[in-house]
Amino acid sequence: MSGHESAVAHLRSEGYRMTPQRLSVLDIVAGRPGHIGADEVWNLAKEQHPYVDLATIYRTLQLLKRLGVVTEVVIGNKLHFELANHHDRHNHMVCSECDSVQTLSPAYLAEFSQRLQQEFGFTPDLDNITIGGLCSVCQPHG
Amino acid sequence: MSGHESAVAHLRSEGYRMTPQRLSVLDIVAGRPGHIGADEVWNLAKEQHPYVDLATIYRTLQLLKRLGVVTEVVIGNKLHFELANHHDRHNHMVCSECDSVQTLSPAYLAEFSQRLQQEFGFTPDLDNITIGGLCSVCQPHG
DNA sequence: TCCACTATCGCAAATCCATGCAACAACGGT
DNA sequence: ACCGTTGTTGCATGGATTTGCGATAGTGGA
Repeated sequence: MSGHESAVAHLRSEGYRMTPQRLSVLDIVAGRPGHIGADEVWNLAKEQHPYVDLATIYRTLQLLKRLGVVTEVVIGNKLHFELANHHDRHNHMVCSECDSVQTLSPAYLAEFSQRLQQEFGFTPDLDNITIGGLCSVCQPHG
Repeated sequence: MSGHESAVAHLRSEGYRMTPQRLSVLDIVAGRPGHIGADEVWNLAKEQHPYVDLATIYRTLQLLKRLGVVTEVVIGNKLHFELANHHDRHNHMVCSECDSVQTLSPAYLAEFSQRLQQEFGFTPDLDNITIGGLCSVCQPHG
């Protein structure tokens, strides 16, 4: 019951309809402090609506991502999502070795992003960028 | 017949074995100026070794990626690969709308990368980072 | 050159995500 | 409150990539 209203209004204003399935997904992602896997969203959604299909979960998450309501985090080979909190934007650094996740201020990407925009007219999808690599614990020969 | 020798030596020195399948994949990726899809690598590999399995192609490409022999480019929902040319390193910007690809000098990412390393001890996998977003042609309301 | 060790392969099955389609249901208009 | 339009859903299917496992085949050493 927090950022939902604006999200619902956003959906409606774009011609999208508000369905119980979508509300459910929204509630679940919003009720989770951090990121949550698509499969986990599904499991929780089924508690409310036993017949929801996983395809609907994926479609809804992609929709919410396009609208900027949620952001996507690639962890290992799975997609995770979290509510886009405009007062606490952040990116993620995911270790390809241990799948640990750290958050990162978008300030680190700001200059980079601006240059791509100015020099190439390319608008990077900053919000959904996940940085892969090795965390401090998993550095080589350690 | 160019960067193969060093790649083969690299494989051997790490305890990996050189198999005809791996050589074939290496030849195919090296023989292609730009990036090439995993399925296309498979099709070409089958001309040499009709029985090679797609799983082997994937496993080999992931291995070569880990060793830094090839770099991965995510285009749409498919993985592409290209020979890592250490004299012409570059990243890719992929338009999520039209799947067009532009190359990008890693100089644009250098400072960003250094800060992650210094401030978080996180070593980003620069070589395989693909930047998603909208290209100049696909900008909104245009 | 032959062996033994074990990395790698082919095959099949599984996983994750996307898509086509007919039935269904939101919601603005009446 | 009812209707019709059209966005959405559930179901089934498909595509891309990964993984488990027994059989196969590189490689270094005898």
